[in-house]
Amino acid sequence: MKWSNLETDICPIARTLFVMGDRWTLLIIRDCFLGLSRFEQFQKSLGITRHILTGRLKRLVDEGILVKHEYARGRYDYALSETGRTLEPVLIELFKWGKKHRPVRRKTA
Amino acid sequence: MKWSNLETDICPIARTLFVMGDRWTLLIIRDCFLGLSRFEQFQKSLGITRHILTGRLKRLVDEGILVKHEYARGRYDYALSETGRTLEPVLIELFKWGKKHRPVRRKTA
DNA sequence: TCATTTAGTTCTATTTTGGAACTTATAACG
DNA sequence: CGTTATAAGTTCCAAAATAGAACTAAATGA
Repeated sequence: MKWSNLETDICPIARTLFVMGDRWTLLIIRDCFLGLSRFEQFQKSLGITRHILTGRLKRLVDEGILVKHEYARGRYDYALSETGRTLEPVLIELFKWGKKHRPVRRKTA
Repeated sequence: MKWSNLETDICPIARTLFVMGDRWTLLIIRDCFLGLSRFEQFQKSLGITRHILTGRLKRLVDEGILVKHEYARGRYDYALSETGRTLEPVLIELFKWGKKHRPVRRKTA
């Protein structure tokens, strides 16, 4: 099966994951909640490859989760849309689960 | 940056996504909540490639989210562990978001 | 004995991601 | 002005992950 078939799946969880169930997307959204907004900020924060970041941001805008805004001549930044902000409970549950069940570990040498 | 570095990230969301932030893993967990337990069931339900499924199940067991159980001679099935069941709120929020913001669409021809 | 069921492997092709250098446009410096 | 710095992407190649289909192995049942 192809991932893209999830878009029209009967299960709402599948449809949600079609949009953000890949590597990085949810972390970009997290960074938006933390106040990051610019390409360079996301890139430094996540260490994500630049052209992958480009693709993710484009998709999040297409899906109506982020809005792109020209903050200076030819410079664009990104912010959560109203729809995007409704993802807060999802992130909160991911946070709570991680905090409780994946305690911080020292990097083993 | 590599995905595997998320394991020791300071952010609990990142640590959670290290385990289930890839394609398929959260859908396998969803299927477990729906009562599926066998390899063939997951495979048919998701249409996922068999050896990818093998890897995901192995990892979920290693991470303590699923438990593997011999239900017949040489036949194993999988069930949510106690830790795995604590993922319910995460799935509920993904469900609610999808239901509200990704309404069902007819497959466009 | 022989077909069936089921969990899991193996193999190749395609897609996705990682890493690093390069481009374009504007702003800032002197 | 001419140069340097910033910032948002692009482009290119290598490495890793995923898709698809065929194959194994072990137990079951007719």
